Amino acid sequence: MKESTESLNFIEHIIEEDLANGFPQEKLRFRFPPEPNGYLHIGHAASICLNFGLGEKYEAPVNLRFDDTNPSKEEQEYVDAIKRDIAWLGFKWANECYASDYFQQLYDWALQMIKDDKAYVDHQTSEQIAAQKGTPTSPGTASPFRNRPIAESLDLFNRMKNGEFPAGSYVLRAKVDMASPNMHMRDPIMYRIINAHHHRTGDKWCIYPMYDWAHGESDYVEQVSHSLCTLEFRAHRELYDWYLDQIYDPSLLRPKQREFARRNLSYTVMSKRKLLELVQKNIVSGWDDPRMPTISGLRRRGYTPTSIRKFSDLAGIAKRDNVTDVSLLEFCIREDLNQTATRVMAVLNPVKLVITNYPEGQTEILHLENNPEEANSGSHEVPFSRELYIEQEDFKEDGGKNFFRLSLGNEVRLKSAYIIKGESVVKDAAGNILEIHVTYDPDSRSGSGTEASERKVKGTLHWVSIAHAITAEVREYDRLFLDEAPDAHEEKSFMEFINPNSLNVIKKAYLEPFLANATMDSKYQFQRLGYFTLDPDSKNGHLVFNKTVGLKDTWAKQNVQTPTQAQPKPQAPAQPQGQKKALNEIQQIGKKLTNLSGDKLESAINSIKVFAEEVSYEELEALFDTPAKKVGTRIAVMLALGVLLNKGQAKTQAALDFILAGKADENELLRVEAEKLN
RNA sequence: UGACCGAUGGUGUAACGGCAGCACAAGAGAUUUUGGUUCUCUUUGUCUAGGUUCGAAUCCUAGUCGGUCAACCA
Repeated sequence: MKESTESLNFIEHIIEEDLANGFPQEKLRFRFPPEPNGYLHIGHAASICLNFGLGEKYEAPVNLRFDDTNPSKEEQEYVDAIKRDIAWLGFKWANECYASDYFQQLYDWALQMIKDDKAYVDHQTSEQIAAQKGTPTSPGTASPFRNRPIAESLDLFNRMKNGEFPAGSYVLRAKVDMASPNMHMRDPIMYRIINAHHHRTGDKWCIYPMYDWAHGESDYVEQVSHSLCTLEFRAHRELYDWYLDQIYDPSLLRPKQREFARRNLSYTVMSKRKLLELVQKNIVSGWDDPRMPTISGLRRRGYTPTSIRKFSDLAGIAKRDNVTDVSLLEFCIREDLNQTATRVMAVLNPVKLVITNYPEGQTEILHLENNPEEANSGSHEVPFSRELYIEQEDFKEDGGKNFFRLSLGNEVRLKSAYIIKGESVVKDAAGNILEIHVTYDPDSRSGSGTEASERKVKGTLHWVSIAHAITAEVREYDRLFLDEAPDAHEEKSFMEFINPNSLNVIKKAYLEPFLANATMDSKYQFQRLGYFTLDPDSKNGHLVFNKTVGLKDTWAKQNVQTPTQAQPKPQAPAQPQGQKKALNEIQQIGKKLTNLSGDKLESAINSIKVFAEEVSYEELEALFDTPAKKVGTRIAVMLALGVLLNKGQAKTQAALDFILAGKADENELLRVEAEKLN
């Protein structure tokens, strides 16, 4: 049990309220109900962590129930993968259940419903049924078979079950309300005929229940107290309850459905259909490609169960649409791996370094701390010699004052080894650097305790001894999509946003020999580079490492704008939408203004100016007394005022006062914009 | 032009009528044999307009915006 001081999500509030109203805690029961037609992804993890987390919190059983009511889409392979992923996340289900376990019970209940005149067999095409359904704004019309005699429906239903009819010819429909404003209540289909082999029931059945008919009743059979699903099922709730009404025994627990928002992640897609498309079009190598947001992909990438559970915990559960920033996920894995990963050295883009005053042929064994975050993690041996590889990035002939790495005439520390000084470079005819020549301070060996070893130098580099290094293939990954929400564009397919450079393979990286014994489940930090883990593609003698995530890199951030990241996005559509009032847009953009810089700021300012074209002076004047605290809004109003003045609007006293106040404001941008209006 | 659901910093999420908080992200500094970690500090928010109230993010009304709903999918 967690402490009560912790904040609760709305589901937990509901449970607490039920408990407070006398619902016995021992009757609490949850379930995670995947359809075995695809792999689990990070969005499912939210639901898994919610349901199983509730189980842990309230010491209640959680069933794993496969919603296997459609044999034409579902496969055993997916059942196995789903079980593996949930177990890997560290959750234990109370029972492994299948909706198909309840086919007989469901059939018996359906029979009862026909006898109660609550269901009938329809004999029309799906097009006819769809046409009669009406639209959300107009009621439906009854099927000509709606009042078929009970005995006839009973007979037909029996013959449907016996396989006397072809697929699609007959359906069993609930008799609810064709005029209901809720489309799901307009005589929903309960059973359809499907002639496909079911992964568990084989060929025993040729009629299969629909989701709505199977799901609530399965919850009821399992006595699930709180049936949690995603928001798009909100409209199904009425039907969920209606079906329960038909078969409910008041001495038993009655399940209740609640809906929460599905979890979206930035720079990826989360629907099984789209993920499948990536697999089928060979954009990725499979469901477990390390760039995929699937649980299996994340596992292969090097994510840990701890990190994914932490992510679900931090991201939380609520009812509004969301796109969680992928940086939160990255934070979670860094936090975990920082505590646990073994520190090693590897050079991905090598350049040769020669220590000219180090004896030729000499080798020293030095010691590298396994994990500075863990006191008792010990150390491992790393060989040192006269000729080393360092990263190309770590050397510049003339680095400048902010470059803490190796340059000519400057000193740096070789991690866990000696302090060296850049002396000269050897280049080829084209000017490419072939070798960097340095001298070392023999008294400066790490851990030797000498005065020289304690000297402070600006930078520390990782390195490997050329003679001792082993080689490996290293795969670096970037986000799969260039857009923050690739599937949120109505006019464009998510496929148009695929990042062509999401995979970078380094065929030959040099690693310290310690890594020859790397195992599949160990996690490593290649020092100064990031976290890495072995890929299952590794074979004897050919190591393949996946980069899980880089270290935070404040150096890179100051320097380069990495092309795939931080795509400046306009803060508002270029053309005013017309729907929302231009003034509202200006206020909205203004609020965020002080938080922006560079391209984003410029784009926001331009948007404000565009919207300002449609604003009247009277509207704008009302915003002159915006509180000084809301400086962003004031800047936006100032910008808009500028546009109006340009169009010939006279400077009223109110405008003059507003400009004057702006010129005296603490905020620089506001002052600048106010000055411009003089 | 319907019904239902939703709207709190850049992002995610708390605050059940009583000090708008936490995390990520961003920025500044300190420490550092990883430009990592750690530590300190900072910026940024209740969709709009009314109403109820001593007091509203919270309750009410209206509006705006977003989402969902018309598979023999789940």
